[in-house]
Amino acid sequence: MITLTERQRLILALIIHTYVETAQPVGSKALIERYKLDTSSATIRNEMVELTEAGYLRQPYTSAGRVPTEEGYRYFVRQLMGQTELPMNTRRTITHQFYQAGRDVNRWMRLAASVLAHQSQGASLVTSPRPESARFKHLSLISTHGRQVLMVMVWSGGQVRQQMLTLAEPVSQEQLSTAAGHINLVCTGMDADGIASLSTQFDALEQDMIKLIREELERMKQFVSGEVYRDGLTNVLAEPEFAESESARKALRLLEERSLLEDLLSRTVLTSGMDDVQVLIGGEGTWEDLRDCSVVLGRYGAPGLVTGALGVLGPTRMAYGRTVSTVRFVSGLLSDLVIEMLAEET
Amino acid sequence: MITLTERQRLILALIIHTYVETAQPVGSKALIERYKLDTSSATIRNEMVELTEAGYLRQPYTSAGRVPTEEGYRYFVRQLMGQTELPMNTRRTITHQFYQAGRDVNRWMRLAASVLAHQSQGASLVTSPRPESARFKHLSLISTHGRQVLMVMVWSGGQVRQQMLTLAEPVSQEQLSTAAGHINLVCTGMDADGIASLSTQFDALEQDMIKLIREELERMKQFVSGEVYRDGLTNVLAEPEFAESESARKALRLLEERSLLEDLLSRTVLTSGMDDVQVLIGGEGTWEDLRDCSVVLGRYGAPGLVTGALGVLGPTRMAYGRTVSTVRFVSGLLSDLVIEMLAEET
DNA sequence: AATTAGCACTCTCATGTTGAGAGTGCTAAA
DNA sequence: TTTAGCACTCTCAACATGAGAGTGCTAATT
Repeated sequence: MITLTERQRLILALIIHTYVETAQPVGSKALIERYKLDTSSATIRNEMVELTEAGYLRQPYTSAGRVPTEEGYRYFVRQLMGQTELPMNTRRTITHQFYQAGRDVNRWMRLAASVLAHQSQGASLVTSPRPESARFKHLSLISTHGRQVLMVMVWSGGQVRQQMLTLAEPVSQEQLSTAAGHINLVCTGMDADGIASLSTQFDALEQDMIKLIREELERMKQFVSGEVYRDGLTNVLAEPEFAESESARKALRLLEERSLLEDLLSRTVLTSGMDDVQVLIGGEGTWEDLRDCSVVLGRYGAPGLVTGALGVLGPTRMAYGRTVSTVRFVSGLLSDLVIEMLAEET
Repeated sequence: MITLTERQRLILALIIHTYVETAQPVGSKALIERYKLDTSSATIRNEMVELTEAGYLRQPYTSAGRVPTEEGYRYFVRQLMGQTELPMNTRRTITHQFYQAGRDVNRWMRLAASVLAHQSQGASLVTSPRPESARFKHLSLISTHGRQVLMVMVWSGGQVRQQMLTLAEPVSQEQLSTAAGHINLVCTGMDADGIASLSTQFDALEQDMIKLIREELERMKQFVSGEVYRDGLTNVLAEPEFAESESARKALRLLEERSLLEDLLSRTVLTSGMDDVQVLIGGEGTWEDLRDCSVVLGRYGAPGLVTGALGVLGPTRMAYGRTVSTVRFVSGLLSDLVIEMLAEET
């Protein structure tokens, strides 16, 4: 990689800053005008030539202004952007909203999606917290009618999963309660391995239940197991790069189709730590449909226990600083909430 | 309203049929060409003049072909369209998918949204079934840590609601189970009025629980209480009328924003019966943002017990026959499933 | 009275032309 | 190394033009 002079770095940063705002190619004159630079436009032009040769800028056509390339944005995000934080009062307001939502995970998710979309002016997505190594917590068996039984399982991450099942023969509520009590007594606090290693100290009914618990556990292991919360889809339609519907469709389909989403998340977020926010610019060669899009992804939760993912999708021409800090902040906030909740439940 | 001759009705229907397919103004010559009519173009033109004067057609500009007006579509939907049904094998395939989903209401909803979007080529939305007069079914109280208690309520419609709460002082799991058992014994099968009329045969803890149950009941009364499932948002972006982003944004915002959605549903679906599908064309004067959109709405469930709403949003230029029959079919299917589920639970 | 042929007319849309404007690259001077 | 100056390039908006599709009207025909 070519090393840039300090002035070249400044110019690159200013061009990106301007282009993000205006969505117009940035010319040398416009730049000195805008930032009151005390160099001449010719000097800027010379530097621009070098930045273009380095691959960080390009010209949409001969003798137009310059536009950042994907490489240019990457350089900016890695080297130039620095760590910014959301303003204090914004942070306070958001925190307040979350704590007002009480312990309602559903509301947390909706709120997180809404905050991300709002702050970043992009489309947001948040997956509900998924247990990484779920421990069993409680089982309720509720007879509903004849052989129909409602099974309610509670897991250490606070997940409640219910399932309706039909038994081979009718069983009374008392029998069910006894069975549930027995299972609770033995299994509470166990993880997948523990439950798998249980031997035959159960009767037929209880065995069946344990099998179902194990199956549920498997199901929870899948990544996008829970719901995906979205918001701000209309924000991306407002951006000029999505003015014609074709590109807009490609971007939105990624958010709508579960399979694409799962692919994206599993290839990126799963391999990252909790605190670093990943920035994918222009599909990174892997996602053809994301040609003009960037995605900022983060992870939240308690590592090894329950985690979820969250992110923002926007045009490549995105205010990365603001978006990254928003994602980082919300992810931290959700982590705190989740950890707090786990602590209470131990 | 002006009564139309049989031939005028035919011509109107053909024009709408053609326009829905091509999205281009329909001319007199193109019409006889397309349908091998054995009248001359001049005759068609004369009829077109009358249809235009009646307000069912309009010309985008002088001496262009004709385009249906909103009134034209309304006339078509009310008088010309007739009742169509989805082809038998399509119906079978869909039904099969639903029964394969077992009793998983969540999957029903996703599937319904997917089928609606796919069949109608529009954006679909489905609200989860909401109890109209919920009866209480079962309560589980699960001590988690210290004064933290997880409260799981099961309602007659199959809804399971959980809530975390903090008691004033620690209570053991046995005490909680006793309290829950007592409440279950007395309250099972009761509706809101029944629970409200209970007198003081409970201790303090139980009183608190009952208060929470009542509050939950209130919450469930709100219309879009559950989740809203969406699908096919990108379908509407594919339509030429949403080629420029401004109109697309307006349409999608309606689907994204809960408040708008709630407004729409409460003003229309709530006031309709279970089997009739409502067609709103061009916002009907009430919804400014729906200028070029139509919405086909239906209701499903067991009247008086649990109901939900479902619908499709698309451009005014929509294949109403297909969409209406899809909505009707899916709504009937969901009704069957919900009623079946209720019957099993009684 | 209803239908049709004929025709002049209207309006859009794709295509082509032109000129202003913004911006560049290069050269030579500071 | 920086800057002034200048010729050159390319876009974009504005305007012009002509083909094409479709209409409305009139007069003739059934």
